[in-house]
Amino acid sequence: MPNIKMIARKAGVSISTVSRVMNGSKPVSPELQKRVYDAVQQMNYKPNSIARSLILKKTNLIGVVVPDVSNSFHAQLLSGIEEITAQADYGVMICNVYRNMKQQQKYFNLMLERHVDGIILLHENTIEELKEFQKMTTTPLVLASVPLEVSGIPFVGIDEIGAAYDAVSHLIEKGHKEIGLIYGDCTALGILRKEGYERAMSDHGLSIKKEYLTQCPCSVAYGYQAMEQLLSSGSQPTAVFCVSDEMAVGAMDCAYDKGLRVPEDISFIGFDDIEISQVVRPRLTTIHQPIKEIGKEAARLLIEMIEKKSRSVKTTGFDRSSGCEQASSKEESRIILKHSLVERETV
Amino acid sequence: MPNIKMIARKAGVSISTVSRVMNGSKPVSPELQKRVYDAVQQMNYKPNSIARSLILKKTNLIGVVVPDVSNSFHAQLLSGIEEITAQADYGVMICNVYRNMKQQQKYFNLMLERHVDGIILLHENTIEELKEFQKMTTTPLVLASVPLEVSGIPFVGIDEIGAAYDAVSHLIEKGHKEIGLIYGDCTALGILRKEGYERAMSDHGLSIKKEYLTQCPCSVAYGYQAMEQLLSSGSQPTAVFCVSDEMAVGAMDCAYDKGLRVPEDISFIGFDDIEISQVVRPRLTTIHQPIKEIGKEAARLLIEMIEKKSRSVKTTGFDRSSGCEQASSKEESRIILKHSLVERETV
DNA sequence: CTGTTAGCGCATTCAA
DNA sequence: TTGAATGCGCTAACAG
Repeated sequence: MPNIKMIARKAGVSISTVSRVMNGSKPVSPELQKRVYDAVQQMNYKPNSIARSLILKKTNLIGVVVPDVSNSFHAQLLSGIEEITAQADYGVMICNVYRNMKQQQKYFNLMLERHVDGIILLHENTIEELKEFQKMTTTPLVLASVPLEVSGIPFVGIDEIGAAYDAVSHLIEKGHKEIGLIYGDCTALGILRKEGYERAMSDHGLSIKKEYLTQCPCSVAYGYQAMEQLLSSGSQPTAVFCVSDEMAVGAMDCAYDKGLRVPEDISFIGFDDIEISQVVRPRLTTIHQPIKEIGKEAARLLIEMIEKKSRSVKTTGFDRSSGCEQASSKEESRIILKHSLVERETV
Repeated sequence: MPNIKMIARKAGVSISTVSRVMNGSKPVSPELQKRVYDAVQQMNYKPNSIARSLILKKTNLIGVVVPDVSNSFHAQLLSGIEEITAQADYGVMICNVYRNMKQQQKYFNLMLERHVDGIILLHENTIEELKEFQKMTTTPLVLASVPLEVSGIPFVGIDEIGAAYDAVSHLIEKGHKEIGLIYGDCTALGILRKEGYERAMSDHGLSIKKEYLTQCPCSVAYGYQAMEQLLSSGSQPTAVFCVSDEMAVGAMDCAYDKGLRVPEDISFIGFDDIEISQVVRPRLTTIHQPIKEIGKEAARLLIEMIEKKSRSVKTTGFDRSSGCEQASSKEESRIILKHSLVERETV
């Protein structure tokens, strides 16, 4: 690969001139410009972004911490993120933590070493971890789909409680009173959605039976197990709200194996509206999240933060610092996208 | 973020000493070592990998070109890749080309600018494109799951023809003679799998009716359309081999809507064994590919190529070059993993 | 064993 | 407008 020096020599100019025409940073006479362009063309020159990063202190790379890329939900988020970052000329580095908290620290370090310009977290972190990370660095961070409240770290997602509320309300409107819940095991998401369930039940004057509440990790297999447990608890709900589509699919599978018919004998409602929910039979009624859009919005926000930051760094101490630097940061700290109910065949 | 200079000053040593203890590249007295470690600890120093990359000419980054991250098959490949690269301390940058050939060139340039150490392609390229890219650079390349024959570019995947052959043979063994095919539209994969279909048919003395062959892009929706077309062609096959699970699911959906029962009235067999195939009802019989394993193997191979290359660069012209440099490269150029038939409920 | 020095490829001051 | 010189943070000769 040719470098700037070789181009300069070939074009018969100094390296600064080459740099200037490449970046358009200062005027260069048409003549020299042409000579440089020609040399660039002939030698197929591409500026070394490593060297640029070093000097500009900007990598144009963002990191995405994801629990599991092979999970459909996260893969879609990633796809949204990638779409926006690519447009803005950022690369994305993925960090798959396999739902493993230990990896987390390792990856944060990795990203700091690599000097990513910003990070999007799709992963359930504890608030403490996030605060600690905040202390370590000024790297912009945004949470996508993980509604943790940490000041200074914006969130992009939906109204989790409201969405869960809507799901359960739908069940209630359809006449169900005995409603079970399969929810995630000590995650912020699970807890929020459970909260929505509880509010909906109590707002409609329905009581919650403890044996209708089951916890399990988010997967088809665990959903199956959870449903087994639910059914073995004696009394039988007429509907079940599952906190994710995977769980719902597993739970339906179980119901099917027990000879229950959906939705005749028992209804199900899921959450997320990932591809799977359109494909199972009967098709799963669920809460739709604009997943890809969340990814896009998160990426947009992050990039905005990055560019604002680098601008403010450059301007620090100059006359232009008119005191309005952190004006709009407040209102952007929570971007809530709209969810919706998708009625299909399981209620 | 502190840099090497600050650590050196704090520890009261030279920057080379700091560098040496960080990399263990040369012996350092225990005393200085401790002083350095303490300084590193206190200041939370992390070497700037950008600067290291610049001088070492190694980014420890690999690029993965993927048609669509949100697609389950590719997401799984990616997950396999990530697992191995993370272990070997490589980062992975994703390049989502959205099945769009134009993006391709842009991404290749991007990766060259960023000086990734190697590239894994999950994308259907033309052989010409690959050859051209080979000319442009010496960056190691490996194809995963895309069986294109280009000398110097290794491939990791399964025996596509053989797997398709097995799928169709299974149908035949079950007594089917009228077998339809839904296959991909001018992709290497589609063509290879069609080839397997044809061989299986002719080996078993079955004739292929033209109206049983339908092309469509790979997705549930297109699978549905293709099936519609197939059914409207007059005579009706008793079984259909779909070149991907998505197509199969769509096709089954269509059969269902037409009042056909699976597998009583018509059988289906898919290909890939992605998650969806275990979840549809009836569960899809299909050809299992060790998807994640393919990703892992591709990553292993790529890293091996990278390290071999950087070693050979360093050794060039030295006494150690005993002539065996490219000995084993031949036999590694095609890694074929085993596929298998997963009998479920659609045949 | 340790420190000094010279770049890696580039952007950017400072003079001209 | 242009070029020479400086340095981003680091590694690797080179000399002690």
